[in-house]
Amino acid sequence: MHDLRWLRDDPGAFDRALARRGLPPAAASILAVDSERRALETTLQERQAERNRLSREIGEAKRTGADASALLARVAELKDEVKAGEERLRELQARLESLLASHPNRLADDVPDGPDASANRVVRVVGTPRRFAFEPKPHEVLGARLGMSLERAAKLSGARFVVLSGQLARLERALAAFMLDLQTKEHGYREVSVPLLVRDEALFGTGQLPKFAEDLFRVSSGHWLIPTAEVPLTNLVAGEILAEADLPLRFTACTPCFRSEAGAAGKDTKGMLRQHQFWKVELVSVTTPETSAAEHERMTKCAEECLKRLELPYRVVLLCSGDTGFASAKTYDLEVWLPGQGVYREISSCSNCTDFQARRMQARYRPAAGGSPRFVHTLNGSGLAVGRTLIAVLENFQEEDGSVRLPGALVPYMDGVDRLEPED
RNA sequence: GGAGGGAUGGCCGAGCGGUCUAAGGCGCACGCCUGGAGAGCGUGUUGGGGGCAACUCCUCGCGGGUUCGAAUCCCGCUCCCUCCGCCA
Repeated sequence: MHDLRWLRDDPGAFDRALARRGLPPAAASILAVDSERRALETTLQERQAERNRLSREIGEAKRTGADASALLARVAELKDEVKAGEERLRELQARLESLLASHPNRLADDVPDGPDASANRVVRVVGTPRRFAFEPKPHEVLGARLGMSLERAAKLSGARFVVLSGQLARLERALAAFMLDLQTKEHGYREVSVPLLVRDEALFGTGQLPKFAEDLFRVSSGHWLIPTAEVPLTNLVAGEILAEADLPLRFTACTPCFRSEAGAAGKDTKGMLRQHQFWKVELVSVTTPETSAAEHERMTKCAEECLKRLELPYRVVLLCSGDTGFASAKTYDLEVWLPGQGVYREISSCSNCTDFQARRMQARYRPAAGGSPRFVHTLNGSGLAVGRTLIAVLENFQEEDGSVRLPGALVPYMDGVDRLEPED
């Protein structure tokens, strides 16, 4: 959702922002609807004022017992005109809102331009990939001997699901608990347990609807399964006017995430890298406009801390214009090193959505200095994707015999177990 | 799922066809008072639009309707509460 006033003041900037995303200009067509709306509103308003005045006079006449028939006749003429005008105004308003809602967020100035992921910029590389004395195996090979079954998952649910059992099920839970503890105890995030089924409005608020319905699962009641806890966590402030003193709000939740990913067919078909269902610890911040950029850096650091403590090598990537998501103004991806694949893979995505989502969900705050409510800024990041973290642990800490040594940070969460052993 | 009751400004709450430009209270802001703070007193305080402006329109959960005129009456929807049913 965009600020109409900004668009009016500088339509060229709006179109340039679209161009950075590889989209055709749209300012002129939006402004055409806007000026039609404003012209109509001005004339309609005169009729409404007239009607209100006459109605007051009728009330006065009735009270004093005077003859009101002349007034009634005049107001009767206005009635249809006002009604038609109101109807037309509603249509224009709806069209305008849907136009404003269908364009992606404006990118931050420091986002590099580029058509796709190839133009993303590596910001920093942290940790050194381990030197293996043997050929490191991919996680699906390691997992097969540790309690991971894609075959059994297929029996239950089809492709792109996984069954983890025994020590791997336990490891998944340990990772989630470790991440939640880190974010709540050390980084000040408030843990929230949220619904996994949400209504249309929530998904509109964060920007998944109406454009990306095909990426989502929908159930027979009409609810949608959340694709990320960003949706319920961010919508927590929908429709509210917060006090500036309450900001920033920082929320975290560990939830399953459900993605139909229709467009991903054929990619990452091996193992559990790309699933219809996976656990993720999500971070969401709600801030003032002045502090969101700093909060974005902070949030990214909070997510990175997980990787550091798990001793996993990673790099931070600033997404380019063509790779940045619909609602985001600026996104850092955290990519973890996967020796089994020999690549860095996304394990977290931290986005500053500025006021884009706040406008869609009418989330505002009252400035401490006084004045009208302003839209908050919203940010979200993974802290981290649990399934992919599990993959990263298996691949980075594997031994030649198929066992996996566990990073020290996880041992307390595993009841002292510091090694996964093949079960065969 | 069934039957009732409800939704009013940042919060609580009155209001049941025109005087609502929404009582009253709380909170908040500013001022007076005070050595300072508190109490007290006074003033202000829903939000969103249009218009160069004067000014004006919309906004009482959301959407329709009735009426010259709707917070108030009618219909639909959403959510909350109570009871019943079902249920981990």
